[in-house]
Amino acid sequence: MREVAAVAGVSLSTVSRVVNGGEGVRADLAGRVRDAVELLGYRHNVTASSLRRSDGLTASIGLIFEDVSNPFFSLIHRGVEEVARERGVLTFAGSSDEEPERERKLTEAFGARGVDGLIIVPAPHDHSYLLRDRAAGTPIVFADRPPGFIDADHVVSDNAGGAATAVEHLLAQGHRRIGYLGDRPEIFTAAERLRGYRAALERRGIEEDVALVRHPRFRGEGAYEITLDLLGADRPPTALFTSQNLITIGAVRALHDLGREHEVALVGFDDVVLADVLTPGITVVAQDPRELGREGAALLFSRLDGYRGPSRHTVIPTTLIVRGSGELPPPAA
Amino acid sequence: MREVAAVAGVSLSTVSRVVNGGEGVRADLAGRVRDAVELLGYRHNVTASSLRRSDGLTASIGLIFEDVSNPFFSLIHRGVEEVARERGVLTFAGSSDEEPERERKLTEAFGARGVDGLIIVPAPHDHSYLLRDRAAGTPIVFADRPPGFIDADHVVSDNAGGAATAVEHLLAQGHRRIGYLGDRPEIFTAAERLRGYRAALERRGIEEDVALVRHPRFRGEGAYEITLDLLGADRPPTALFTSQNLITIGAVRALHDLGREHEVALVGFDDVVLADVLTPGITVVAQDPRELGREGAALLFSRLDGYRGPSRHTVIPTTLIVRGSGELPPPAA
DNA sequence: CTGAAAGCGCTTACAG
DNA sequence: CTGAAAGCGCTTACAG
Repeated sequence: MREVAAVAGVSLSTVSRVVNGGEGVRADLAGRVRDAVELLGYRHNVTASSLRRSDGLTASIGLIFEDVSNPFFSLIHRGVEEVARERGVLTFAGSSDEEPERERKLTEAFGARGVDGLIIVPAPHDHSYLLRDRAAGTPIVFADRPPGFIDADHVVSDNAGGAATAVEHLLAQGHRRIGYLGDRPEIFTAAERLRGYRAALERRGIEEDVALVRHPRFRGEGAYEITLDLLGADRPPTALFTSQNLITIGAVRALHDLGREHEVALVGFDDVVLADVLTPGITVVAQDPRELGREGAALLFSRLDGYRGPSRHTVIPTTLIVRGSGELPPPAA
Repeated sequence: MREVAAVAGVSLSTVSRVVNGGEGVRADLAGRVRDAVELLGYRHNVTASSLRRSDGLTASIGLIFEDVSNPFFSLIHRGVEEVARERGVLTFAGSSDEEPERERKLTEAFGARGVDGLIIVPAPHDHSYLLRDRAAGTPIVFADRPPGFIDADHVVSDNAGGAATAVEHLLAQGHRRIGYLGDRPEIFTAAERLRGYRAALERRGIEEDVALVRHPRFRGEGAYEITLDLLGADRPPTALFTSQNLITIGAVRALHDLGREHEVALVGFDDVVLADVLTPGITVVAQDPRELGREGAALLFSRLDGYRGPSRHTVIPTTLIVRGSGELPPPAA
């Protein structure tokens, strides 16, 4: 910058003004500065800039996912990026691997680099350690799940509503014995989906059969085993609601191996690639992770734009996609 | 930091030394500093730190993908992250959407934030504009494809070798008319895979039938149409080599709709979720995107560690995964 | 081993 | 409209 000033024959102040938009600088001086910038290949240093700026903003935000390579999270990432891009804001991303310790380290690393805000897919634990950062002026938004032990802006899918829709769809085909395969309810989304399953049954006056509600220990393989187990039982379910992606895949694999994919109905939560190439196609309740990201970013930027009100909790709707597996009727009995 | 110094009753220099590892500071002073850090909840500001540091490093690197939400790229991202994490280095990520202009903007944005290095999945165009950044000391590594018009470190999959393996596998089943569906050869990976296809045929002394080599305009849909077209022709292929993910899916969908998935052999390039639930399972040549990322990061960090030699070009091997579709024999004819 | 001082690249009152 | 000066939070020779 000093070089630019020298070449343009102006002061540092003037160069700074031009580089930052050029308000109130005479046109000829501004022109000389821009020429010098071009000539010298000057690159503005935003980290030095933000150090001295009154607002201290760095035009970057931090994103923490369970795993950046999980397609669900990478679509959230994309959604955030789309909104951030319009504002010239860059995104840092990191994987917590669902470990509280690592999540904490990432927030510190982001903080030390002066991010303007944080969007976090929280690991299930106490997030009150973030209160200090928030008090220090860094807005924080949680996505996909609410934080533990603190109140904060967050955006989640309509897990309970979507699950209820899935189960009601099966009920409408005449099914009364509907198996539930899902993660343990320690996980927020799993608990919500189980709640939706129960609510749908209850509205129909159907009593829950605890033998039909199962939590595979390992998603893919476990779901495979449990599906075999459920269908081999004395009073098997006539339909399955699989409440997570990999669980859906495991269950579908089991149905195909048994050759019963045309007999046992199935609706999954979350969409799956190739779901429409299989016969029957897999009926699912799809989430909209990109929208989750866009909305999370919107909440964050509204804080950066000065919103000071109470925390907001946005729910993104889900969509039933009918493809065949969920429309199989129960056996004539 | 000033506060910490005041509370601990030492100078700024001493606090800085302790915060940066504490070499050559008396134990009691160091202890007082650490207590003060704890007490005040001091957060080190790495952006201010790097501004003054002799090496000017910020412990962050920039990643540019075509699209962060594409599972292939997000696995590269993950691989890079794994290596970077061990060094306490953070990653910025952005999507170029394959637009040269946007790629350029991202490199500038990263540069303005003082990243220590760049890993780029290049859009196909002239990358000589990056020479200035590299000359300024920012190492750059290209992943998945080499850059245009400049020589630089890069890591790519064995596209030609993998394609040849796929085609040889089909030849070994007795196929002689093998259709090729792939992106236009302007794309580096597509050109390489076509080269592998041709090399395999040539080694068997089979002359290429240009009618069998097709480039769908839109990956999924286009591949679907072209598959119908190819199989309806006078002298149809008995096997297909689909050289890209979405193209594989489109072609498989077409085979299933025609009810000919057990007649026409198919090998795809790149693995596909649920490929083993379909009947027959889809035989593929799989890439290892995570390894692409890990190796790209290794190249970058070796530069940061002082490597000054000529540019290196690493090739990551592919793996044939046999699942059924690629083992179908040609009709007895 | 410790501290006072200079300075990294920039922005921003302030005076002119 | 323009520039000289102070200072953002930190590191690093330098002297002691």
